[in-house]
Amino acid sequence: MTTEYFREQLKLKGLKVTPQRVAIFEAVANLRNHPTADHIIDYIKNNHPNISVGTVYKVLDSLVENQLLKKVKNEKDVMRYDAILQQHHHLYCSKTDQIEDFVDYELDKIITDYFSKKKIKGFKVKEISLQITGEFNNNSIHTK
Amino acid sequence: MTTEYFREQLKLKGLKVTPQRVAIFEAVANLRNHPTADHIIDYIKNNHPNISVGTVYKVLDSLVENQLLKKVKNEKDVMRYDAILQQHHHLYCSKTDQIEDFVDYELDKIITDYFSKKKIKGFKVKEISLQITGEFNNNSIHTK
DNA sequence: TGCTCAAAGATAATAATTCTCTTTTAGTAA
DNA sequence: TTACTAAAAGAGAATTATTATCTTTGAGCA
Repeated sequence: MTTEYFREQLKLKGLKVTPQRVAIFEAVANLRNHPTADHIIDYIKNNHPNISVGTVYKVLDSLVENQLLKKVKNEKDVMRYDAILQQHHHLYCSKTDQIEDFVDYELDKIITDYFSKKKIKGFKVKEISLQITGEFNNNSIHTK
Repeated sequence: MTTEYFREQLKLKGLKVTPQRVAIFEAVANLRNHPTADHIIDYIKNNHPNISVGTVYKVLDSLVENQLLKKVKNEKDVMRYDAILQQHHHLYCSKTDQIEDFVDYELDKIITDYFSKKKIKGFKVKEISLQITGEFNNNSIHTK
């Protein structure tokens, strides 16, 4: 995914295209495994040694507001971020706190079908995501 | 649910039965809608005006460790606690940040069946919970 | 009834995030 | 191309949730 793509996305949302925004957006997309603000800051410091922590938080918030990123949290630790590319679920490793994306259209269809038949009274469903907790049972590094 | 029940539960886990532990455990069970540590402290201060914040956090941690409580988090705010241990899902209101339990055995069966057929490579599933985001479309207060 | 270790209390420390205020800059229009 | 302006970035203080440390208390048991 090219830098131009990120610039485009920002423009489409009516956001000013600043080097910081591009860098942060790119960082979240490139850093797999749902980086924390801290991970992002580390990563960016290479090219933007003077970036301010406050800026990173502010940019992350505005990217989330504009639905270019998503926040992800498990029960254990701090806020993490995810570049939304498609509907997906999360695998949480209860041992290592690793978070990994899980995409499964067949499953999505089953769940969508289920909720189109069975409504929840007093609640309008917008989005469903599964939190699948368990353990990675090998030591392969699940990065793409 | 009587106080005696909470004392029993603590004993069964080999935890010393202290007034603070009973009060905190009871508070989480009585306070619906997944209280934060702060909610719990407020609630408890009525009967235990001198309880220490550190104690509340320590007790909550040990109750979670002993599987008498669960931690719940959404993308927005601080850690919340849940006294319900039966398998259930959560409805998150994107407007009000309200969290509500959602129990649906039929759905659970569908999902369990699905994952018993289709394995995720390299990952051993322990628990699946749905995060259903949407909006409560009436102003009924969803407490029992 | 007294002993002992775990738990509670008090409060300092830490860490993540937000806020405030100043400076800079992207986008726009002359 | 330059100048203008509002929005964004920078700097660092402030806030908030949570954890850690150390002392005192009390639950469970001999």
